[in-house]
Amino acid sequence: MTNPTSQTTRIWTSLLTVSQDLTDSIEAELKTHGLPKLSWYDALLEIEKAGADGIRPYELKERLLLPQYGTSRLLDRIAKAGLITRQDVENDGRGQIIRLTPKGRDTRKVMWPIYAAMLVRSIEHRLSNSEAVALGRLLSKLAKPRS
Amino acid sequence: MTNPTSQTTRIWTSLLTVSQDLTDSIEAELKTHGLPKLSWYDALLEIEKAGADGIRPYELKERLLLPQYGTSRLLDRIAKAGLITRQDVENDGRGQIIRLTPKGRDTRKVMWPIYAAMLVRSIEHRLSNSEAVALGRLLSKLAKPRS
DNA sequence: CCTATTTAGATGCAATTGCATCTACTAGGA
DNA sequence: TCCTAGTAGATGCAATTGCATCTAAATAGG
Repeated sequence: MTNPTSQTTRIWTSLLTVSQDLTDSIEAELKTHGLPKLSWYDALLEIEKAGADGIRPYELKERLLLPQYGTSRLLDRIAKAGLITRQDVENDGRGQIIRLTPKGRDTRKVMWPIYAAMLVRSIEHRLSNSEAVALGRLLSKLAKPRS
Repeated sequence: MTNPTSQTTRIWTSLLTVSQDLTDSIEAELKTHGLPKLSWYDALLEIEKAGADGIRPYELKERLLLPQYGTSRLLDRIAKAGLITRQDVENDGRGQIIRLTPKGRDTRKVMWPIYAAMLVRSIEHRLSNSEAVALGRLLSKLAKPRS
């Protein structure tokens, strides 16, 4: 059995703790401002990017790395909050199209500065420019080869 | 409002997707072998490290970055599976001491090679030695200053 | 056409998580 | 001692997640 090197283990534990710490503090910050969670933000952003054409739930699920039922229920909740609309597709009777409402656009816009400030504070301020470039490059080497 | 640089954003998204992908694939691998989840592994490892002295739940919670109630319930489940024992503390009537059972030790031991293989495959094989050192160093710069 | 497969999405039910609160015990004064 | 805070841990209840399955519609093969 091949054991990982100590560097590998160190990378793995840092990866986990860093991403969990950041996620937790961003979520906490959003919550103190009475705003929705990160998962909502991600969904709202993808839907906004899709523009007036909207986006199909199955596409969203791929971009957000969520399971199908998770996507379905996330959309339920976001729709209940009035941030998106669901419209039946005409040429495919199974599907629907998700679009952002003005309120959804607003919500994302309000969330962004808070989110952004945390990223700047937790990442940008801790790395020099060349370190940031290097880290970006190294992390992308660990990303799954696109399926 | 200060927007993050594109490097910052890139780091953040990679950080999230990489750690989620790795976590998901390790969990999946453990599950196909009929083994418990990563969170159990982490707990078992910390408890094992504590040795015969055992460990108090409040210490465990700090090391695992779990909320208090999460720790309490995780320990419930692990105990129900017979992997740990809970013993009342004598000099502090509120507390308890957690220790690993032989079965708990075995379980961790069986989980490790599977876990390890995934780490080697997903991290070690994708980085040169010097890249690994660099990545470890950069990630640790992002870690929360110890409270 | 007609049947078998596949795809998009929803949903019942169990397990887990989050939140708030509760109990029991300890510690620190007055 | 008595009262007040603080700490360790558990727990009721609501929200979320995971799993398996289900429905409806599209597509493929004969």
